[in-house]
Amino acid sequence: MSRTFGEYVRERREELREEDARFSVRQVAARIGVEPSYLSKVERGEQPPPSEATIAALAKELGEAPEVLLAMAGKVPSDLLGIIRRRPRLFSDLLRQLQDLPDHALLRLVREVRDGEW
Amino acid sequence: MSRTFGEYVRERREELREEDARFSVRQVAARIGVEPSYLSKVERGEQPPPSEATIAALAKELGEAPEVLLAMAGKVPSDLLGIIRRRPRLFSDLLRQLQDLPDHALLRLVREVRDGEW
DNA sequence: TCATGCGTGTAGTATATACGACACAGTACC
DNA sequence: GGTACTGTGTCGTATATACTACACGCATGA
Repeated sequence: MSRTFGEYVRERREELREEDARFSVRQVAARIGVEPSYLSKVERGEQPPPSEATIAALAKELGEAPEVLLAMAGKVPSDLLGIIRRRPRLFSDLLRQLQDLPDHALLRLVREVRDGEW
Repeated sequence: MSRTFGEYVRERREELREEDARFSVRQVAARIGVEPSYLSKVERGEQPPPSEATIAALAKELGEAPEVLLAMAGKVPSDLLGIIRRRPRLFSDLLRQLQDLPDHALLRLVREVRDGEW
């Protein structure tokens, strides 16, 4: 099994804590606006991952990409959902076409679109 | 305001009903596995749109693309969520890059990927 | 020794999600 | 004038989501 959301958060937080005591459960919880006991339970997998907003705040604290943390929580950033919902057929087809392409092909695509070649 | 989920379903169902009496609230509800009063309320917007599974069954009944009905319900097909979650950074970047491209550019992209030009 | 901070256990809550059960009034057919 | 079908109103429910409140025992430092 791969690393769960809680395990991953705990690892990242403990890492940061070695260099900065402000990364205790209590203090991180206070900064992201939840109760320490809740964060503790989430990290140990006793509670399911929190809401998108709380995960985003946590990602910021931990210096992580919110998308990645959200993905581990089984979620997808809501702005992406909005993009798909605006043109559902187009983006559904596109994603299903792209799903098996290797990373490098997708990266090339991102780059080419960014550089205005589309 | 644009057509809501319920309004759209009702319109489509009534259309089909003109040609086939089997498209009553009661009979459609029975075929998709919900209570008629529930479908009635959903169509009139008294209840929020149903679950993905129920919407998919409804789309099939009405001969509609499930993606479109789901989008009207404020949802995104769960298989697409899975695709994004597997490579969250890549697909997040990509979708954000593609969000403002016109339909024809996206269609061209879909076609080119399908034809193996990637 | 005692205040301060630590992680965690127990219990409870508010809100949303996704419906079902049942009854009722209207209409159409024979 | 019953039978069969229609849509809908009222009420209730099970499950999930996203947490809070509070207390406990341990460790550390003054």
